[in-house]
Amino acid sequence: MPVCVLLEGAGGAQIPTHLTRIPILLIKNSTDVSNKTVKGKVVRKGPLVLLAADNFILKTVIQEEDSQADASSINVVLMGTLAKDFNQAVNQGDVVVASGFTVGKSPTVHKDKLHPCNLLMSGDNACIYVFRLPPPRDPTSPPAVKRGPAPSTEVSRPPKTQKYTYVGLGDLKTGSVVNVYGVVVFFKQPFRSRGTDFCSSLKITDQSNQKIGCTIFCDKLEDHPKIFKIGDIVRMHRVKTQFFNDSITLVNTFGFSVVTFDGAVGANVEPRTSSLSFHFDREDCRTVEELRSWAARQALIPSGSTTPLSAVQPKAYFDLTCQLLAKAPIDTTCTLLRVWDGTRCPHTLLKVIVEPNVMVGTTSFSIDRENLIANILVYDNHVEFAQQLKPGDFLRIYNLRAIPGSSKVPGLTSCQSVEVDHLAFHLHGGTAFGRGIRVLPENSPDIQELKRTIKAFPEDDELNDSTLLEIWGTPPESLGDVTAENSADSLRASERNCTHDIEPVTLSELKQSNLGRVHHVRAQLRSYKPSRLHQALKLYCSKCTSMQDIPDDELVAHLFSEASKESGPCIPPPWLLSGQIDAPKDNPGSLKRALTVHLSTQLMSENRTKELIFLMGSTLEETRQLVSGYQNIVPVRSSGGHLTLLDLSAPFLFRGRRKYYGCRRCSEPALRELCAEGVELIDETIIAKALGIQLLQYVLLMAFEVQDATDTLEAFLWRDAKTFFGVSPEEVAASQEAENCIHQTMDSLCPPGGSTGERPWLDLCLMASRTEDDGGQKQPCYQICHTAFTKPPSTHSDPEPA
DNA sequence: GATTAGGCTTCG
Repeated sequence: MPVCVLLEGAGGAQIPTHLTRIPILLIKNSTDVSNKTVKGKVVRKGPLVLLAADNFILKTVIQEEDSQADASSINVVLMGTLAKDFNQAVNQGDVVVASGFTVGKSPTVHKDKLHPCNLLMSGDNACIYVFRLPPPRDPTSPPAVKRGPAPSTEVSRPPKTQKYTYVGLGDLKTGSVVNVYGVVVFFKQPFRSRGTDFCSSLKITDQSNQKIGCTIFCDKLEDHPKIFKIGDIVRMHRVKTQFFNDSITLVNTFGFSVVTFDGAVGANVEPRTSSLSFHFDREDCRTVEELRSWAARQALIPSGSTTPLSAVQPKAYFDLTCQLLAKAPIDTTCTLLRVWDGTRCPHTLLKVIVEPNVMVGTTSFSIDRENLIANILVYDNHVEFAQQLKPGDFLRIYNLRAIPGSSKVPGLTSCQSVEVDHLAFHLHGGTAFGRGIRVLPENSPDIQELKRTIKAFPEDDELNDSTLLEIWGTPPESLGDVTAENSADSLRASERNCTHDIEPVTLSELKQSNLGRVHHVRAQLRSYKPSRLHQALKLYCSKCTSMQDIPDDELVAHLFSEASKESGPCIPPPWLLSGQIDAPKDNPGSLKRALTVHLSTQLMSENRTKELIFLMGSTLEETRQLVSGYQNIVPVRSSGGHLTLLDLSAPFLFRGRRKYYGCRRCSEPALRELCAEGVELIDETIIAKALGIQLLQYVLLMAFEVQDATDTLEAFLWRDAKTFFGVSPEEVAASQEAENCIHQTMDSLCPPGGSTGERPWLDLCLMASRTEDDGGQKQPCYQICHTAFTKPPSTHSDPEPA
């Protein structure tokens, strides 16, 4: 929501009626502030601070009128575009109403003696309403007085002319410029015209029952009406009437602006617009509500306008509200969108096989998840729009077609083309019947519902099985007869803690079973990879699902030494203060050396100087030694006169014995101020976020070659490595003790030099899935899950399993 | 102050 400027004289009723005001004095941390507002005068307006590209923060203090108590003044922290809009539209002295905020602890209460809480405003729900008296009438002034640079601002107009008049759709005359309200009965999402603009086409109606076609040309997509469904209500300013094909049509003209509202009776009257601020008063609210109830009586809004995947009928056209999980270009005229809505289509859905390297987003999903995913092929003009979409986006796809038994599909494998009983989803080229795609905002009611449905499904594994296979190539061939060794008694060394109620099978049976499910086996460890434990520790990016080795110390030490050589003049950002500390000495006789450190002014003012330092010019060893004195050390360097982070091959953060790395592919590193207000513990997540770093996770990845009397197979231990060893990969990376624990476990499972007969038996839960190797060949992949190592009792022995 | 489109399925 933008900052809304409300004109005095229209009463206080312009603020949505479901919101109620709460006195500032009554605000506590525990207060339920949903649907609450606070009202006060802006007594201090801080500067607009740029945190990152297009991410702003602004602090302001508002004071409840008629109250002088300190605690009736409260700090308000505005984030993102709201901060930017506030900066432009609000002046000190203005009276504002805030809604959609959360309450936090004010970290500055001891300093400023204001209210012990602060209000945090970010996201789509946060909104600031500004009250301002209409300016005195001045006939020479232009019809719209603009505040700030936003071209579509229409804040205040002279008292007589500021009141917009709206022409009913039954009273339109040709050759005039008018303002209108209407209920949308048909619409097309903006599409590229043959000229310079995008074109939106819609038809609206009102109580006159006239249906009026409207055409909107704008070069910016955000200036087009934000229509999500039939029944939405639009308010358009400055459209001209034209006569075409025996009827009046409306086309936008200079100064055009449009605001759209949800058409559902009882829904919030929340304007959808890109305008920074706009006129909206009690009368507008009433007009919207009247149109809503009139439309409801006319049954203009089709019920269930979108169809869930579970209700899709073959051959039908339908609108789908869904979430994008992944996408892949097929060719220049076709893009694949992989979506779900949390419901399962009763028909077999088309499978489209694409190269994993062209897939954007997750490349493979669990079988359970795969069964819920619809593959949508979008063609021609929609490909351009599909390119803008990001996995995770919530979409509405209009006029999608479910085609049964389509046999000619790009990327389809031959075995599938003969399958007739499946549904393909096509978004054909063109815009007929409103065909198109729209990204819906996360706070829209339909998306809230979708999210609830989706939440019922467990998260999918983040690492796909292909990655596991890539790391060690193809699983080994069967290693022949091992029955002789299996006759010896052995110890039991692991137990399953899963809830699957299934009988154990032999490895040979397992290999013949269906993929995509779990199996229980009893087997011995024949060998494992990698033999050197530190090679099993990897860094994993949950965003791009890539895995990499941990850079070795020599490389990192080199990066530190290179960084320390660049010691030219350097300007730290204004939120840092610089100082010097003694470098730890290598040996008692060595010379004293000073290191430059930078501290956040905010943390200094809060006396939290030990919590985070930016350290310059130190060696890797010195940095390691300094971790005892500081909770967080971020190594920095001077580069071109500016302070920057080191190359991401080096840890970006030292935190005790733990080092943290960032993903080179997914990070956008920059030295930015950390917002530590109200943050009790500054940890790696907070620091990574502030620095634009996609934090890499430590993982342990091992391949176990297991065997029983019937066969051998290779199973990966990855996701459940912590369950298996009882220590987390992060601990292993930081502590010798944790590393030893894993050594001991492996030694007891696979004693060096010992015969197979001495090896304990493992009760394993294995997940079998299918994946593809580089050549596109299907490969089974087995993962050890829900299994914990249990130290076998040294004197007890178990009989061979049946 | 030009131009675009002017609903009306479907190659895949």
